[in-house]
Amino acid sequence: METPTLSRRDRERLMRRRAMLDAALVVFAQKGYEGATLDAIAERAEFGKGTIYNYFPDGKEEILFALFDEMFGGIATLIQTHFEEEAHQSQHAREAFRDLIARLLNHFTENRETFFLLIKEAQRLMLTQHDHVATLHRRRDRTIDALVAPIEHAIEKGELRAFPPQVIAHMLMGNVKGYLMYAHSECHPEDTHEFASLDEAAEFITSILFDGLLPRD
Amino acid sequence: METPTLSRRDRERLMRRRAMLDAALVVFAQKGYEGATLDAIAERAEFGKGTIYNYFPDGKEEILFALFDEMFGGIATLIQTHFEEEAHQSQHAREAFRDLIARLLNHFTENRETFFLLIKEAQRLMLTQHDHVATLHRRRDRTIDALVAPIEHAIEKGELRAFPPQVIAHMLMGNVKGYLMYAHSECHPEDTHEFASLDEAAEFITSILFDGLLPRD
DNA sequence: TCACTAGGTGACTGGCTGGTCATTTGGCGA
DNA sequence: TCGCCAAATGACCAGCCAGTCACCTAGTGA
Repeated sequence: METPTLSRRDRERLMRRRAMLDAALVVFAQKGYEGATLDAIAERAEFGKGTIYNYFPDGKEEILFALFDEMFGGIATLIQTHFEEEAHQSQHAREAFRDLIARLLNHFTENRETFFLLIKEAQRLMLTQHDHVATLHRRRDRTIDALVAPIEHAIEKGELRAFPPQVIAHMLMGNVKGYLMYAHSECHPEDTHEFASLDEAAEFITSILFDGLLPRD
Repeated sequence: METPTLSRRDRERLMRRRAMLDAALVVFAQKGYEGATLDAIAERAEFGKGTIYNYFPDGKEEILFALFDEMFGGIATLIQTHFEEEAHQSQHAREAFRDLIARLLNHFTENRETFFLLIKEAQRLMLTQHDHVATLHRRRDRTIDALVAPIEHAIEKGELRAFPPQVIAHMLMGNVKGYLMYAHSECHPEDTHEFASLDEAAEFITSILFDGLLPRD
């Protein structure tokens, strides 16, 4: 994973690109894609606007898709590494997925901007006719695909009911996103129920998803 | 529910307002709020742009919030009337909610634009700091509130596990939205599993939500 | 020290769009 | 038929912003 043979030039180039992407993520997450201005991104990254075009010749949209790439890549990696860990290979599916859900909640809590980008922009774009929607779907499907194998495995072991794995994967991710959406409605905290910790929240989501809402006798 | 004492003038006024809202809904759903132009809305509604300001003095945003009003109102009404019907009062919770889910799927399928507006814009706005976010939350909570009473009732009858009703309500709506999002990913139909009918899809969602993913012995 | 160049910069531009308002239209009462 | 007024209209304006490019800077090698 190291990048040993990289000239100072190239390293600096990468650093600058990084800085631009970091700045853009924050601005996009705050203002949304349309509401974000390149001037704001440039200012936050401490570059002139023109410089950004040296790194992202196609401008605003290229930056957005670079961020999507990183975002979905990050999620897919998180899922893959989770299931590669031996601990979770011997676990019962319910526990393995509960731990995964906890990790995902953690990931999105620590990377709040990533979560906002996912909800506000990726979601919106995927329901829009747009040249790059197909690309976007492919990126997202990497995260779904990372889930399918473990789900299939669990079904074979008889630890999961035999629904289409794709669909289960979507439901799982959907419920994590849904829970976080709910947790962010803290604008009017009177009504909202809050969990003490992310682990507790993960156990709750898992319980709904795996045990179901019906009382088990 | 009739409007008997309304002058022709007033009736025409309402008709025009309606036409504008209908046009705006389609344009917003297609292009998104930022991408939609008043010119496009005006053209679709077959009015001059200036005329729109006679009906919505505060312009674009007022139109958007009027649409949100109708949207959440419609969903809340659907839920309320569903549980007011005698048939569902005697049913077991699982069946009553399955039928509700089927109705919701139907509603969003028949009003595809409403669904897009909900996903693309309401979702986005609710995660944004904005003067009217509180208003928006209140509107959405009408739909949640309509669910809370039946859920509490079901819990009392021992037909549902005793989770916080608010949270269950959110999960339920979230799963309906999530399923529809998934069903709309039909861009690349190779992978996606499709249900033969909305009723079947409703039964599937219900089964996940109520019975859980674990095999029941 | 100087010439060269890679690349950073931000003033500028062209296109777009929300909102305005002077003008037109048409319905209605006299 | 005429005059009046409420309401419709769309040309116009002002502000905004993505993207450009002529200029500048600082690092380098001779």
